[in-house]
Amino acid sequence: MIQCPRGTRDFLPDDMEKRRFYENKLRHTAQTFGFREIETPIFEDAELFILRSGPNVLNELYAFKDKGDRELALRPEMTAPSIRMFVNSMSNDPKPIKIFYFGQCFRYERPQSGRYREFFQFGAELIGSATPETDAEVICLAAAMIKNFGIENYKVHIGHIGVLREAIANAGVPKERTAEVLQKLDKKLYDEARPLLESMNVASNVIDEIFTLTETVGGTEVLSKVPGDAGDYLRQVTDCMHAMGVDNYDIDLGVVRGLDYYTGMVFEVEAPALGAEKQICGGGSYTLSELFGGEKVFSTGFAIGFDRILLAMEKEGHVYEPKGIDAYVLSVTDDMRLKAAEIVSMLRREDISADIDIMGRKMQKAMKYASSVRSKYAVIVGAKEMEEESVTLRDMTSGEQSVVKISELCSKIKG
RNA sequence: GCCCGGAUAGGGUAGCUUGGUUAUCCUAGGGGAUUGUGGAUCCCUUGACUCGGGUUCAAAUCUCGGUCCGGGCCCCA
Repeated sequence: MIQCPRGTRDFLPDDMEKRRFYENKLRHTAQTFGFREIETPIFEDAELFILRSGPNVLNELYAFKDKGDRELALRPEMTAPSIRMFVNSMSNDPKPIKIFYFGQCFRYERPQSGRYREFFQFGAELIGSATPETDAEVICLAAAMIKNFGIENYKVHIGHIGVLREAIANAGVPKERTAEVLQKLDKKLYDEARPLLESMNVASNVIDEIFTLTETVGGTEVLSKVPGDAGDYLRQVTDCMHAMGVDNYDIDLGVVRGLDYYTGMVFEVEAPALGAEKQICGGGSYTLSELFGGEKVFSTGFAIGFDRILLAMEKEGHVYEPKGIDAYVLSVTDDMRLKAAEIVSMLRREDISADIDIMGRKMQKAMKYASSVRSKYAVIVGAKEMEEESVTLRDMTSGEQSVVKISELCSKIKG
């Protein structure tokens, strides 16, 4: 037996039905916010992902050479491809540009619950606008998606990486070492951050100020403690979010979101029930387009871990009930089989999902099968009813049944 | 990449400590019975010790390694 490669999964029909249902829910939510779906290649020029990345990123990249010696990589995320697409084909489109995507990504990591090597991300990017309303719109979309999934237990944390970057720069930390410092601060490893900063000749009181900054956590009242314009900016973001009915978040300047390309507002959503891999969503504002040969354009985006958000729902007890088919057509006797075939075909032409026995089973076994495929109705084709161009229609849930003219069968089933 | 735990029919499990007949039970799949009606019952049947090496007269059981899953760390673009 050959099993799935490590960190990948098969999705069975019941899984897929559930996943499609929730994918479409996300799509629908994005569309109600005026975002439009895109799709990019599942592999890209490896350079696209290497351009702005550190060594850790490379370690986890599925990179390979194709037969034409091209350096390619399976996409580890979809923000870079989206911005590449924007630079290549959408840079002259009316701003702002609102796009979303759903698809699998690949990272060579150690799998555990909620973490796979092939995983699915849903994301949105709002390109070409840098206002507080832009950030609010994006956060509200993320919040709406999570809310529409019925998840109760989650936390939105909003931060501003520009504040920290500025404080660190003012403290005299060289630009190329900012990431190193930010990483320690993200983990709140002050014991390690302090000697690191001291080694860069940062004064002790300045270090304390930086630590205080990352410890700035709470409701909108803490915004008064945010230095520079960022406090005002975030207040405008939260005011706008309030107007849009989103209030369940906190301000947390310790949100750093890794070492990446974010420049201003950053946010993340956690579902504590998930354990180690509890982050279900992350995003912020950034500029990337200039790296891919375009003009510098401000964007805000986020990505939701689809597998994790499904897991979070399961942990909260949400169960998806598979839908089943509309009708199963049974012939009472073998001489009715062709008539039954005609009828199932008629139903299908009318866009009714209908099935019929093809294994030569007797009526009773066929009825059992109809039940197992969760058919709403059984259409019983027998000689008696056929004399009046009719069939028996059985409601599989209630068990009630009635004789129905074939000409009225479709409309009866459609209800 | 590091530490730890696990893997027995399609799904869920007993057996493993203390090696020993045909590997337990539930469920599921196929067929049959009740002969124009499913989710009930009965009968027949299909189907598993994760893979490879070692110890032994004998391995599901002890042992080593691989694979995969899970808990934590690293990382999380």
